[in-house]
Amino acid sequence: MSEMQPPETERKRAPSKRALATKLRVLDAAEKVFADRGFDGATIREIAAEAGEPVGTIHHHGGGKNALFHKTVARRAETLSCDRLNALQQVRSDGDQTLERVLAAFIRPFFDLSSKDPRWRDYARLVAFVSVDSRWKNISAECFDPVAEVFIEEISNLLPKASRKQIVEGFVYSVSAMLALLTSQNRMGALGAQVDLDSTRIDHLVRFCAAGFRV
Amino acid sequence: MSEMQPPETERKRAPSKRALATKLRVLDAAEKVFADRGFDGATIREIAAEAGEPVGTIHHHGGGKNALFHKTVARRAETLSCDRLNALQQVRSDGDQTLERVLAAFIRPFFDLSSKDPRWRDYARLVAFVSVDSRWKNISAECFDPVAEVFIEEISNLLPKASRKQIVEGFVYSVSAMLALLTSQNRMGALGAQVDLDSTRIDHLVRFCAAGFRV
DNA sequence: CCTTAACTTGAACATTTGTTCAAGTTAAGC
DNA sequence: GCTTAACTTGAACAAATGTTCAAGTTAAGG
Repeated sequence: MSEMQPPETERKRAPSKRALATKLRVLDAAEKVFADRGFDGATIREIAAEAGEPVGTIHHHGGGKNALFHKTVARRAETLSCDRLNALQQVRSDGDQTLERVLAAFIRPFFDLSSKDPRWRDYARLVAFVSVDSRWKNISAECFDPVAEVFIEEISNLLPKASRKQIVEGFVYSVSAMLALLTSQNRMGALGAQVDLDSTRIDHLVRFCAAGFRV
Repeated sequence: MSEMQPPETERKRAPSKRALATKLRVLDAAEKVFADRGFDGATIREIAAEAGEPVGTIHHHGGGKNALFHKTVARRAETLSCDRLNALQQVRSDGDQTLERVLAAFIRPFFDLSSKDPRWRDYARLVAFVSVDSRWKNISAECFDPVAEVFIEEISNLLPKASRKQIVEGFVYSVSAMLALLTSQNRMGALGAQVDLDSTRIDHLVRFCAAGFRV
């Protein structure tokens, strides 16, 4: 059950290009299948088929189903965190830290990445699964909470009158709304509103959240 | 795969009290286990153990895992829908339909039910699983969309300038925030804010959403 | 109080699942 | 160009899972 990365010490040889390509294929396939079916609904064999690799390879590169899930979530988390922190840094150096701009620094990168590479859309659905299942709270804590903490701090400075509790609540609402916009195209379609992810939608989301924070 | 209720015609005998009690136990157990583990993570045997019944009984009353899941989600949906519509009716008859009051009519009943009966907390986690997995969009459409439609209509009347798209987006954000407050105690705790579900929290959520709608 | 539909019970079954493993292949490090 | 760590492959395995079923029990309808 303990899912920390193995120490990775004792490696005597660099992985070959072929091996790296295989590992990439495995992670991409895992991301797709986990996003489609969740952890329990996904099977190693389906991931293997998606990757075009034999089952043994999935275990070799993934280290078991649990570890593979963890790796899949963690892989893109760093990119996302960096983009968010860079965006925040940009806001800071511009000197006009409005609530809208700070929230946009947190929210926009996910959409920007999604529009450039559809695999980020799969990743968003995967994150939605993580966020709803308390089994993965350690993964959330590891992959997302540190950056969340930075933004909560920043928002606190902008809203000195609000209690920490209010800020955290608003932040959690904002994150869940963001995931809803990233993943709920179907649902909105069913409610009679065809929503595509253009910049207008994201602006609307940011303003929605900012207005909420200011109660 | 087709999951409509069987016509239920041809029933020649009313179920006994014992049978009704068993069915209740089965549904309660299913609700708990599905809420803890999701559809794929749950097993018939674990539900059976939770209910204190043999496996065969779960199938007899549930009609298979898929049908049992459907029944479990649908069971409380009607109560919830009624409470919401009643609350809306109350707002209407009071004659002061503010956005806050209409949103509260949608949001509060879930919390009121949860505070009276902890099984509604399990149900909230179950609904969160449903909302995140596109496999269950038909269940959502059947159990929740009709009432959602009524509230969207009502909100549209209060915000005549907003487009349908904006209303639906705001509504989806509000629902996801509501589910977050119902289910994310852990997550907020991890972010350093111990949140309990008193009336203040719910007021805050309602004001958050209302402010967002008004952009 | 009968009749019998409805319910209860748990063993049995066919699949599917995650994982292991041993034999073969590739290419990194020297 | 050797050596051998690292990778690849797919067969095999034990455990778990959803479902079926046949025999026994309960109680509704008359």
